[in-house]
Amino acid sequence: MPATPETDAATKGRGRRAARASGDDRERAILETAERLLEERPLSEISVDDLARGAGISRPTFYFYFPSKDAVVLTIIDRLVAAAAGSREQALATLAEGDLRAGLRQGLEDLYAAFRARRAVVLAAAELRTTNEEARELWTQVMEGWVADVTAVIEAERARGAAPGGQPARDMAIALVQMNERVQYASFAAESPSLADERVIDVLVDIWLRAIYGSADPG
Amino acid sequence: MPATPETDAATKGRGRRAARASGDDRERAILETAERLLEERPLSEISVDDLARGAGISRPTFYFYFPSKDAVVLTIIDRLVAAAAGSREQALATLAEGDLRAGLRQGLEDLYAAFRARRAVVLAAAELRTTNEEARELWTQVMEGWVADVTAVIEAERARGAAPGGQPARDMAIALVQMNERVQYASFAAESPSLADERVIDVLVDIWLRAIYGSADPG
DNA sequence: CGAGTTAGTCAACAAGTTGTCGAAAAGATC
DNA sequence: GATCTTTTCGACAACTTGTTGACTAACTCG
Repeated sequence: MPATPETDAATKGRGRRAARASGDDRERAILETAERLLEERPLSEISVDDLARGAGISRPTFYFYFPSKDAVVLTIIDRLVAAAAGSREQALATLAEGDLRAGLRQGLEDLYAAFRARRAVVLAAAELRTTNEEARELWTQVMEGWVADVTAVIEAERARGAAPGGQPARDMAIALVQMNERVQYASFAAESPSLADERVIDVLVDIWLRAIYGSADPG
Repeated sequence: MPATPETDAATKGRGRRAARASGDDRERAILETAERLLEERPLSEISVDDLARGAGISRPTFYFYFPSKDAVVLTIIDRLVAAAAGSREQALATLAEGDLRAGLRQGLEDLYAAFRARRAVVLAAAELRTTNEEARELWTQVMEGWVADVTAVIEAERARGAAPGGQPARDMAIALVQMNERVQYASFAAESPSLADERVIDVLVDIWLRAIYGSADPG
């Protein structure tokens, strides 16, 4: 049973000091403003003042609700990650049913869809990761969870003789999961080069299957 | 003949306004200070003042030599990229000799070594990429160059019947090159999860070969 | 109801950053 | 040594972030 990211623990203490009353509205307004602004411009070009004004409060009042701009984004990321954890559960269930090819595709597809639906947040998360230790830790937990799952799958396939041996399963899992992260990010950001939206899953699934089941013999 | 990144054009106008005299020393001092400081802490925690003081000049004088902190880092990245272009030439030559397996491994190894030797710069480049358009463009050129090379190799192997068909060669190339970028970055940053230094090449080569030569049939 | 705690608000401040301007110092040139 | 160009930096303006202290609205319990 691989670990689920501890979104509860991570959330603790991120928001307002105490909580009650109509202040919930303000908190929500700040979060919504952040998401809205992130669709228009990168995190680095959004100031605390922008967030405060967007939520109809002054800057000092903002600090009553959140300790920093980063904390707002971290809260948003937490929620996205928690939502994505849902698709993971489902993918593992499908996988347990036996058809790995279909299960794998389904899993990657669901995850891609979940993140794609909130591109702006994913992009902000990547940006935050470069400067914010807490964001790095959160992402580490997410990645470790996926790597653990994939490692287990690869080992199971090898054990039942369906997949040939090769590099250590965990090493393969790390590279594959990181490939997905990078390819999907590039696609969200519409970098160049990047895979077209509707090609992403086909290409990733193909490489995964070949990496897991194929041999490395040039003809 | 795939494109080489235009490091010459990109460098233009990045440094000082005019150029001559002993000001070269100062310029070098700034660049060296930047590289030195980047080994100790991330780019976001280095100020123009740090750079100036490190080079023994005042902050306004810094602006005589470079228009911004970003410009300094961009110059450093330019040089690293130009150096890395060397290994690429060599890899293509080895590849042309025929033994793709060895050539591929050699190419990935050389590139990895070139970047690994200046981890701090690579990490700074990644950080800068999230906020600086020019850095993104520079990296785009580098990536497009590699993708073009790899696409050509895959197509050649398919044409001579050594590799089976599958996803479009360019799509495969994009995913593989982006995988390498991400895996290597994680290793440099000692993220968790990440591949241990001495495992990186083995794992990447294995996945590349399976992706290029393998089929996607689960047993 | 009314004194007291609590939640919510913000003007004003402190400290840090970036980038610019204009005047002065240092060097080269004739 | 008068003149032009390069180099240098003190002082300033603009913009951040985060804090403090005082003020208001509301609730609460005797």
